[in-house]
Order: sequence, then C-alpha cells, then structure tokens
Amino acid sequence: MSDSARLAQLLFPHITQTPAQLMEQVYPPRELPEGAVVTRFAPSPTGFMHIGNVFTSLVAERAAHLSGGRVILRIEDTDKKREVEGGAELIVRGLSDFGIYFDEGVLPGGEQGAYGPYRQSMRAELYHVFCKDLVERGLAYPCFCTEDELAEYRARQEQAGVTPGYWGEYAEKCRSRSYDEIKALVDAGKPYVVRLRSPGKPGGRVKLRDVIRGEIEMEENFIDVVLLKSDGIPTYHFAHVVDDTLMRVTQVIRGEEWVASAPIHLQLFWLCGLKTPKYAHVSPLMKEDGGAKRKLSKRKDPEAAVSYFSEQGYPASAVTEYLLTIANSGFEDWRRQNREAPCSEFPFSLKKMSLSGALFDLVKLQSVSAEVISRMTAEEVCESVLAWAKEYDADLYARLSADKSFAAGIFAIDRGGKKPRKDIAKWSDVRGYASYFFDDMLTRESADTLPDGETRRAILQAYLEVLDAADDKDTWFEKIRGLCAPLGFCPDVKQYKESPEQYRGHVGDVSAVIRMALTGRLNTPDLHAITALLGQERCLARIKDYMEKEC
RNA sequence: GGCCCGUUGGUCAAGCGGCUAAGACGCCGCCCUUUCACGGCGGAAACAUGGGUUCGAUUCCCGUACGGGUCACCA
Repeated sequence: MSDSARLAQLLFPHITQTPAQLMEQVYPPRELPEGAVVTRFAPSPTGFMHIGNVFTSLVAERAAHLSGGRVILRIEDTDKKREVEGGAELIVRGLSDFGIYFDEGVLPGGEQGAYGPYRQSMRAELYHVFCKDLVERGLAYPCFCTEDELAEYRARQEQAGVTPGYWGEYAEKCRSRSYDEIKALVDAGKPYVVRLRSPGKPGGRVKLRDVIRGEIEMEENFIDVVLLKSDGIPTYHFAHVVDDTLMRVTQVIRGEEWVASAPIHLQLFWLCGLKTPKYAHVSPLMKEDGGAKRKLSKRKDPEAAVSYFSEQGYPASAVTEYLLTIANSGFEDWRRQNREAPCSEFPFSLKKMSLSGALFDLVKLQSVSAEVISRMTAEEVCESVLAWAKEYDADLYARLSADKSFAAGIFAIDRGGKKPRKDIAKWSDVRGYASYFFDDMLTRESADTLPDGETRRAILQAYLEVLDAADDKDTWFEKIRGLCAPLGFCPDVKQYKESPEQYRGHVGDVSAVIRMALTGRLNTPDLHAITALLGQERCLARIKDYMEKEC
C-alpha cells in the first residue's frame, strides 16, 4: 500500500465508496431531452434575502425551463458562523413569493428530488468520498498550520510582494510531511484542514469559456486551497465541484464575483477527472451613490433587501418583470407586443445579458409596476391591496374590509377598460390614492388655479340643485354642461379655445371646482364614478362643507 | 498592488467597419380630452480618452483614465 493510500485510509477510515461508484450507482446521469439544461441556485442561509439573489435565481430558472431542463435549489450551509436560524426557509419562501419555482431541492414543502440531500451540511460523506480519492492519488494533503503561522506567511509574502497564499516554499511545511509524521499529529488530536496539492505554476494560463462573457483567460491556480475545513466541512470551491457533478448540473449560473476563483474550480474538475459544467457569470446589480456606481449594498441600501419590495407593496410580478428588463433588454419590446403573455414565454437568452452591472433604478421599477398594475382587474387589485394592507397597514385594512363592496368600487374606477390609469405603482400608494373616499381622511389641497370664491360658490350652489348621484354618466355630464352658460363658462372646450376672451373659463374649470369640493384634489379618476360611489348624502355634505369653509 | 472584466444620452440599453447612432424610463412642449389620467406627436440629451489598422471606425488592436470584481478554514 502506497503512502498516499495509507494516508487516505488514515484520514477517511469510514469512507468505502469511490467517486465512480457514486456517480454510476447513486447519482446517474439524468434522462432529459436533447439540449435541456440543468441549473441551480445555491444561496447561503444568512437570513438576508438580497434582490440580487432574486435576479440570479430568476436567470437560472429561466435558462433551465426555457430549455426544457430543471432548476435546483440547494442550500449552501457550510459556514455555521454565517448561518441564521430559519435562513433557508426565508429564502425558499421568498423565492416562491416572487413566482420563481424550482423543480427540486429545498422546496416550500420540504426537500424533493433524487439527487439530494440538498443541504450541504447533510452531504459531508459525499465530499469525503471525493476528497479521499484526491488524497489517495497524492493530490491533497492535511495541513496542520495554525492561523498564526498562516498570518505570518501572509505578512512575509506581502513584504516580498508575492501572491499571498499557501503555495511554493510557503507550503513546504505540510506539503512534504511523511506519513508517520502525519499519523503522529493526527493521533495527537491536532486539528488540520485538507488542502489541494495544486500542480499549477505562477504564470500558467487557463481559459474559461463563459456563456455570457465569452472567453476569459486567467492565471491558473497554483495555491493549495483548502478543500475540507478543520471541521470536515468543505469550502465553497470543493463543494461546488462535488455537488454540481453529483447533481448533474450542466450550467453553473452565479454572480460575477466567482469569476476570479474559476481557475480553482477548473483545476479541481480536471484533477478529479470530472467534466466541467458550462459557466455563466451574472453581473451584479448596482446602485448610484454620489455620482459613483457600486454594488447594491445590504447595509446602505434598503432596496437591496427583498423585504423592501413587499413592504412597499410592489407586486412580485412587477419586480420580476423589471428584473427581466435588466436581464435582457429585448424584454420591453417583447412586452409591448405581447401585453398579456406570461413572462415565461419571453425568449430569454443568457447570451444577451449585459456585461456591466446595471443600476437598479427604482423610478423605472415604478413605471414597470404601474404598467403591471394597470393590467390587473379591479378584483385582483382589490385582493392584492387587502392582502398587503393586512400585513403592512392595519388602518387601511380595517377601512377597506369594513365595506368590501365600497372598497371594490374604489378600485373599479377607471380600471379594466382600454385605457386604465397608471397612478398606483405599489400598494403603499393606495392610502394616498384612496384617502378622500373616507370622510375622516378627506383633506383639501390648496389650489390657486380655481376660480374665485364667489364664483366657486355660485357653481356649487347651482350644482347642488341638480346633483343626483344616481345619474348615469351622460345625464351627469349634461348637468355639468348646463351649469356653464348661466355663469359665463363655455360648455365646450373647443369652442372656448376659439374665443377664450368671451368666457370666464370652460366646463373643465367648472368640474375642477366640483372635484375640489368632493375630493379635495385637482387630480382624481373619473368624477362621475366617484360621485356615484360616494352617494347622494356624502356628496351633498361635502359640497356644503366646502362652501362654508372655502368659499 | 497582482489578476480579471467593463466604459453609447441622467438611467436601462440596441448596434456588431459605412446609420440623420434605435427604443424604454425620467424631463420638457404640443394635441386629444368635462377634470385627472390614458393615448398620440415632438423636443433636449450619448459613442470616456490618446494612438494605430483601414478608403472609412461607436464597432478591430494597443496605451491611458475612470468604474467594477477578486485575492480567507465566507459564500
């Protein structure tokens, strides 16, 4: 038995399987149609859901499903220091709230799929199988260096101006230990990590063919990176190689921050004798900050957290739709041509993704969201508002649910037709949008564009005599027009424009006064509908109140 | 600092050797309109920079500047 075989046995006495056995017997190739792609989203359960997570997972989901393949949700919980209780559930639920559905992995209903377990903390043995193989072949070794020693090396390397890390002469100490030496250390209970014995050389080159970014040439890895931490749990690098191999992932879609470590991954695949998946590195979402661009930051930017969007009440579909416009610029054109089609029909393409990080633009999101909401039916809007308010605005919820048909009436105004309004971009806008429907929330904004008090009084006095909230729209309109002539206003805007000097104003000015009396605003949806919804008594009361206080 | 990547209007972006350099958001104006919207039309607004290559560069190459990423027993 060779030294390395004895070493492998010493380090992993409990492992009996080989990588090949695992791959043939436990995790065989998937049976999928030609061209189908398997992707995955692999977050770490830190208890914080970044909007960038939604973006990357959306991209992975689209790429897989458009090809007829599958997406996996895997939890990367190999760092207990960062892990937060319930963090995984938060992500799983968050993603499903955004309508991003996974085929297997950690799903809302629990784990599902034949290639699990899907939490890395449950996969220790699998990593050990591959690691043992590497040790056996002399490609990995235990390292007993302490943090202090490592820090010292780093200091020396920095001083010398050479690449920091465990390599070359700095790696000699543990690289060259004999079996007996190691055995003594292990028996003495000394903690160790397992490191890769990298065959790379400084100056060596590797090429990465990235689906989004094209060919990238980089320096090859020559660092003896850690494969297994001292607690026996793998680092990201090693877990990535083992998991994506075993789960039969064909395309690794991940953040751009991983490009730099791709040489490590490529080398690991190669040394393990495995086929490398395709890589697609997605650019991060950026934020404008004092004229400069930077990554959206969880600390500085409230909109980095997905909770921000639910709190504000952006429909999840609006957020994903906006994200899609960032992902593929062709989306907007497609949307204009396919107003009602579900996003899933959009021919998303990884290749068309932008290389530079896009600024996350809340103003644009508002516009997209207003568009999305304008396409909803009154019932959908009403339900969504209610669901949102129940969680985030108890007062509004109480008001709306106290009289559901009244609430439904509010959202039915100017909605559902060919020209829906777009003045609700998020559910938190609703309180401001609908406040005047409630007597105790009615306030009147100041308006110096209205006729003088005396005129306003005359208009309202006349309107009071004919007002009937039950009128149909044409009758209502004719009554408004009827108010005009006796008071010196023109009942027809076109006519007014021909000779404005003959009038004190036009029918629009008259209705502005009525609108102000009824709603306290200059800007509201269809006045007739509002009048009807408010009802005779309330309309009369509001007009009288206005005449008393403001005329 | 080393290694990668990027740079078209305020923002997202088409473009892939020859164009008056699309479109969307935002902004401004006009039209439509009972108000408010919606919609329509129009406007201001861009190829970071210096060298090449070429008959011709936004497009190809090199340098510079600026921006981003990364250099852990974190992912």
